[in-house]
Order: sequence, then C-alpha cells, then structure tokens
Amino acid sequence: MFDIKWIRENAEAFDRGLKNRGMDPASAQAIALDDERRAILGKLQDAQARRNAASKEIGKAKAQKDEDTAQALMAEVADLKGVISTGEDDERRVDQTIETLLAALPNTPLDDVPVGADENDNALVRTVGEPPKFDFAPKEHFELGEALGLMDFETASKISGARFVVLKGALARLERALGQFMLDVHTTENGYTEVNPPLLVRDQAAYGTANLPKFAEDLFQTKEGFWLIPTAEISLTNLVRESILDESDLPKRFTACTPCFRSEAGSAGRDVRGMIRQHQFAKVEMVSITTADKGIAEHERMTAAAEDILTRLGLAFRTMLLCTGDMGFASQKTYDIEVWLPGQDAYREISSCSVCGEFQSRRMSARYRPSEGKGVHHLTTLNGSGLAVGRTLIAVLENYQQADGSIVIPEVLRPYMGGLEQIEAPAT
RNA sequence: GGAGAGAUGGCUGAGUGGUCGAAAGCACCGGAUUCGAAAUCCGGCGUACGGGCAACCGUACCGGGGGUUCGAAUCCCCCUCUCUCCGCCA
Repeated sequence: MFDIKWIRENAEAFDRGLKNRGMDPASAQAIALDDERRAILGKLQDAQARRNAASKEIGKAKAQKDEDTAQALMAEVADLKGVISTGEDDERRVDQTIETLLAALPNTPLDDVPVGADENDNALVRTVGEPPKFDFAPKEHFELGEALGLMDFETASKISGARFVVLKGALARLERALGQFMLDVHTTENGYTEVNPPLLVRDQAAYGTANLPKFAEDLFQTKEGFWLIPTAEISLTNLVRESILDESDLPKRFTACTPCFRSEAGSAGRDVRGMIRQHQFAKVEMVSITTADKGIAEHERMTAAAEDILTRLGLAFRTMLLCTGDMGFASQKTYDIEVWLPGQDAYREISSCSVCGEFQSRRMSARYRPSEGKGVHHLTTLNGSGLAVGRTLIAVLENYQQADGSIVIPEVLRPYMGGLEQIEAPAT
C-alpha cells in the first residue's frame, strides 16, 4: 500500500516503478483523487468549525434566556447540516476510491533491481557448489520415491485428487528431519524465534501481506471465510499488525515450519508430475521486522541464512536477483535461490527472499517509535523461505541418489533420522 | 449450538447529553534532588488529515456504519470483533 503523500512527492519514481513492472502510470489519477479529497475536506471542515462555534453560542444564548438568538443560530446550524452530511459522504466515497486504487498497485522496485519482463531477465548473483557427477543417468525424484515404495501419488489422488502426495516411512521422516534441521539452524544460529502460528487466517491478515484483494484465486478458503495460508509469511508478518513497537525491540525475527496451501489456479499443465508443485507442502519461513535503514542489510542476512541451509546439505545452488517483471506484488527486491536438480538437469526455485519496505506494514498498521526523535514510523518487513521443505526433499533425493536407487542421507540430517545413513535400495 | 458481558489514548482504566481529546495510574521524556543511582518532587507526553516558512491554527477520531439532538464517548438501531458461562468435540 502506498502513502498518497509519497506519491505526490515522488510521482515520477512511482510511475517509473509501475512502468518497470509493465503497468500504466497511476500518479496523475491518484493525485487528482487526492486533490478532490482535499477540496472536499476543506469545505467540510469549514462547515464543521462553524457548526461547532454556533452550537457553543446556542448554549450560551439559552443560558441567558436569549431565545431569539438561539433560534437564529439553530436555523443556521440546520442549514449547515446538509453541507456537512454531503461532505462526509463525499469524503468517504473518495477515500474508498483512493484506497481501492492504491490497494491494487504493486510495490516500487528498488533502483538496483534489473528491469525486465520475465524470468529470462533475472540476474545471476552467484553460483555456489558443484552439481554432482553421475556415472549413470540420474532419475527424477518421483521415479526414485515411487521405486522405493515410499512416495505414492496414486493413493493421494484417491483421497484428495491431483497435486497431492503420500509419503511414508523413511521419506516421511526425511521431510520431518529437514524441517527440524532448518528450524534448529535458524533458531540457534540466526536469531529467529520459533513460532507455531495459525494456518487459517482472516481477510484482514491476508490483506495485510497483500495476498488480498488481488490474489484471492490463488488461495483456498473455508466456508466460514477463513483463508488457508499459502505461506507462513501471512501469519508471521501479521504478528506485529496494529501495534507500535519500540525501536530497541527491533529487529524481530520469526520462523515457523508450516504446511502451505495453494490453489495453483492458472498453473494447469505446469509441473504436473511429482512433488514440485502441490496444493499442500511444508515450508520453513523466515520473517524479519525492522526499520527502513536496516532493510537491505537484513535482506542480505536472510538470504545468506537460506543459502547456508543448502550449503550444509551439500546441495549446489545459484542465487538470482529477480527482475521487475518477475517480482512479487509486495516486494521491493527479491532474491530467488535455485537448487540444482540432477533429475531435471536444471536449477529450480527453492527459496524466495523479499524485502517489502513499508508496503505491508502500512496495510497492517504496524509501526515503531524511534529511539531518537519523535513520532511513529512504519516498520519494514521481510520474508523468505528457509527453505521450501518439499522441494528440499526432492533435491536431497535427486542429488544423493545412487545407481541402485538408494539414497544417501546427508550428514547433517542423520541425527534427525535416528542415525540412518541411507535409505535402502528398493527390492528388485 | 444456547445464554450473557464488553470494545475509551503505548498499557490499565474512569467517564450516561455541552465546560471531554477525554480523570487517574503505569510506561516514556525533560528538570529538581544525589558523588552517582534508587526513591521522591515538578513539568511534559495521542493519532490522522488540512492550512502555515514557522510558532501555531483548524477538523476528525472513545471498534465500524446509520439515527435522535442546536450539540453524542455518553441515548437508539445495525454490523464487526473480543471475552465469560453452559453444551458438544480434539
């Protein structure tokens, strides 16, 4: 959500941001509406001031038994009533129009974000680790999992339909191990507080992170009106909604491992096989709440925390700086981390870390009191996956597969697997 | 599912028609006192919008919307949310 004052003072930057995202400029319309609002407000306030003054005089006149004066003043106030009532209606209407306009506009990309149309214009930031070499043709994760008899799409579809999976035995445990490992690293080494948040949220929470009103079709909704979270970003970021924090309490860092639910409307035909794109998946989310001047540093820190998980798992990856056309709605700047998948012979997204500036906090009314100076300011919010657990499982299977179909367990996960060193080859 | 209570400033909490943007306490800020600190005392301390170079002025805001009234935190209606008790359930 934009601040209309900021748009007034930075109309050019605002329109450039929209243009870079492939949208039409909107500053002229927004400012015109705001001009209208100010004009209405001026008239309304004059009328209200006169009414307030007259009402006081009426009180005085009545106290002095000056009935004539009181009657005259009352007539005047009666006239003002219509002006005030119309003014209030007009103001509400214009406010609503402005709100609707602004709520549908995406955040302004930072200056160092490459301008581009789609993922082909993303910039490579770094490549870390070497893709493993195989002396056989590496399989895709679903081939491996199904051969092990521990990954069952058929049964899942009987229960829930397409885009669901049943994991069993060592694979079910591997998913749990991955989530635990990630949480342990983030809580003990990266300063994040573990949270077990609600998975069903209200309109206002989803609006706060800007999943609503524009992206309702991507979400599942219960018949009572709750939204199933598509990411714990919603729950964790809204932890600070409608509050005023002290700057000395910042930054706040939250992490959670939760199921995520996505309708995947509009992605029909994409990644139809396997666990890459599911209606339900586990993800460890990181959310940081800080001040505007610390946002960029926090963004780098968060991205490093996500990358560190991959490094420890011995998985090769590359980090991309998303271009303007590929960035999320609320983001000012986003890094995607892509893990190497031998079975697909490709890098695939496994984490996305974004800094959102004040875009979400304005929607949530989340503010802080600066240690120096006065007033309150909006917080800066960041979110990132650290990591998508389901896709990490895929990466482990494909990168650690052996010729016989067995899977070596990465060292760091073994304590979480009861010491298990590998998932045995399928019986032949 | 049934019954009831409530929503006031950063927090707690008074306030049932004008003198209320709102008592008091806490928290916070400044000062006095002290070698320093605690305690104590004095003073300050809401948000948003509009106008003004500024000091400052105006308007709105006591959950949201509507109504009554010359005038509403206060009375009436609707909505939203929160809590309590009973029942049911993990």
